[in-house]
Formats: sequence, C-alpha cells, structure tokens
Amino acid sequence: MNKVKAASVNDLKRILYLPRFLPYRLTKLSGTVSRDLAAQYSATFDLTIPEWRIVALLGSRPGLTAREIAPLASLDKVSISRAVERLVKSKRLEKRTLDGDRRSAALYLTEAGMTCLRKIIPIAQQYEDQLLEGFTPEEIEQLDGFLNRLDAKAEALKKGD
Amino acid sequence: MNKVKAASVNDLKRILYLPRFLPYRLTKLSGTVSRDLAAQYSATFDLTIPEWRIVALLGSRPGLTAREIAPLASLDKVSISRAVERLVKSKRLEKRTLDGDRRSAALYLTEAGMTCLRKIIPIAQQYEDQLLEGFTPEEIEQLDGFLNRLDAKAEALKKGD
DNA sequence: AAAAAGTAGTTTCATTTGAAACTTTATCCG
DNA sequence: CGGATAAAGTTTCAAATGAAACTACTTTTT
Repeated sequence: MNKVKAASVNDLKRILYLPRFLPYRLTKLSGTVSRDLAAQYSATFDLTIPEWRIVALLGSRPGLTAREIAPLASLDKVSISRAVERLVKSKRLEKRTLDGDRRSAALYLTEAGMTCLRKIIPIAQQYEDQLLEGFTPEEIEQLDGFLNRLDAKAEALKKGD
Repeated sequence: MNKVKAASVNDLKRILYLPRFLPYRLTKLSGTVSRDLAAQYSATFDLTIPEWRIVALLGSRPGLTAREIAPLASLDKVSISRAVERLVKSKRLEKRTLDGDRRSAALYLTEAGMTCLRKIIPIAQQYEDQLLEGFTPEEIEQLDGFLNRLDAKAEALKKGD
C-alpha cells in the first residue's frame, strides 16, 4: 500500500500557467536568440559571447579596462579575463598599461579586431532586423521602452526589495 | 617597434551600440530575472529552475511524461531526467508506469509537491507583478503580443533561414 | 616610510551543463 | 516469431561557469 498519493490538482489549474509566465518567456526567448547568434559568431569567427561583447564594446569605446567593461557588458571579471586572454592570443586585442597603474590595462582592438568587428556587425544587425521584422517603427519604440522599464525594475528588485 | 597597431575606430562609433542591441538586452534582462527568482526558489524550497518548471507544469497538467515536458518547459531530456530524479528523491514527484510502455513514466505531484507548488506560486506571481508594476493593462497586453511575436520569429529563424 | 587596507586581474576548484553514447523496452517488417 | 530499427530515459564525459582564494600592485593610515 502506497502512502504517497498524487494530489488532486483541479484547484491549481491555470493558477500559474508556465507558457505565460513572464520570467519563463524571457528566458526562453533570450536562450533561443543567444544560442542562435552564438552559433554564428563561433562558427564564422571563433568568438564566444563574452568575446563578442567585448569586441563590440571596444569598437565604440576603445581603451576601456576590464573593470570598466564589466558593468557595460554585464560580464563578471572572470569571464572578461578569459575572453581578453583569448582575444589577445588571437591578436584581435591589445593591452596597454599606460595610466601608470600596472594592475590594469586599457584594451584596444587591433586591425584584425576591427576587421572582425566590421564583419560581424552586419550579421548581428541583420539578425536583429529579422527578429523585428513585422514591427512598425512605433512598435519598436514601444518595445524599447518596455525593455528599459523591465530592466530597470529587474535591477531594482535585485537587492533592495 | 610594435607592428600591432590599434586601429582608428571613429568609423565604427555608434554603428553597433551594445546596450541597445536587442539580443544583449534580452539576455541581460532574462539573466537578472532568472538569477533573482532562482535564488528565491533555491533558498526557500531547494528547487532548481528546471525543477520549478516541471512542478509548475505538472500543477496544471498532471501525468505528463518527460518527453512531453521537454517542449512545454523548453528543457532538454538530460535536464529533465536529473530534475525528476531529484524531485522523486525529495518526494515531491511520483512516477507511474501505467501506459503499458515501461520506457516512460507519467509524472504526478505528490501532496508534498502540491504543497510546495502552492507556496511558490504566490512568490512567483508577486515577482511577476513587481516586474510589471507601472505597466497599464493595455501595455501588458502589448508586451504580451510583442513577446509572442519575437518568440515566434526567433523560433522561425532557428533552423530555416 | 612601513604596515595595513584596498583594487585589478588571474587562477583554482567545485558545480553546472549538454552532446553523445548507452540501456532498456517497444515497434516494424520479413 | 525474430532480427533490425526506433524511442524514452539515463549515464558519461568534456567543456563552460563562477565563487573564492590568490597575486601583484597601489593607496591609505599612522
């Protein structure tokens, strides 16, 4: 005789419907998008997502240090350290210790890094465009605002409840 | 003399601005949300995200098999196998081999599983509500539509280009 | 100035993850 | 039937991750 009985669940139906639960939907969407894009970066350029973010960031803001990159690319310092190591090895990044603080280094794309970035940008943008295909400019504007608001809320909920 | 020269980057400025790149924003948002929620599930109920998804799903759809859960919870079979193993060990889930196919098992929440789900649902919903605080019902409706469209597009882009 | 405290980035180590191989059971086809 | 093929889950193994300890330097304090 089995003491563990499956409970009646009628009282729970539809109370929390996973496919409509916002955190689940965000995770699913971002997972699909990331995997898909990462496959392209890695297949064509042998770049991981952290590496791609760092390259993209240095494209518009050369000379950042690892510490400065962290919040801008939402990467922890371990990921940055490893990504930078690989990028330097593949000659796409150059470290310069110029401030007089020999603990940190300003990071710059090399010519090879720039070339790589120039090649990836159209791919990334095309993907983004495809994702937003069917959205009107006003809708894109709205989505943009929604994401900003959600992001701000999520950040605010993180520590202070 | 150093052959590797940092390139001029003026020509790339603003061409791809990471903090406005949709895939990056989605990943960042979903990461914040997931980490935050996961911390709550795990601290209070010792549940991982896959476990939580399975419990939530079985709450409204008891008797699903692992294979059926996979697409509904966006989990691969390895994650499901491990999550189910833990849930059975913690007596929140029960496996029943009823179909006459002894390879698969229908999964049911036990009373303990139901109790756990009943306790988590308010937490999950409260978090979702907080995230959407400040959104009007119409905006929530719009966001919902946007996410559905993005998800459909992302899925469509996955294989067939 | 020397000791203490702090910071930038790296390394270590234990955990998480997921693809591929495997096991067991079921179905297909001669 | 009985061997081949397939399907449901599980296990293995190798790679990715991230917290904590560590190294190398810098700043503060006394």
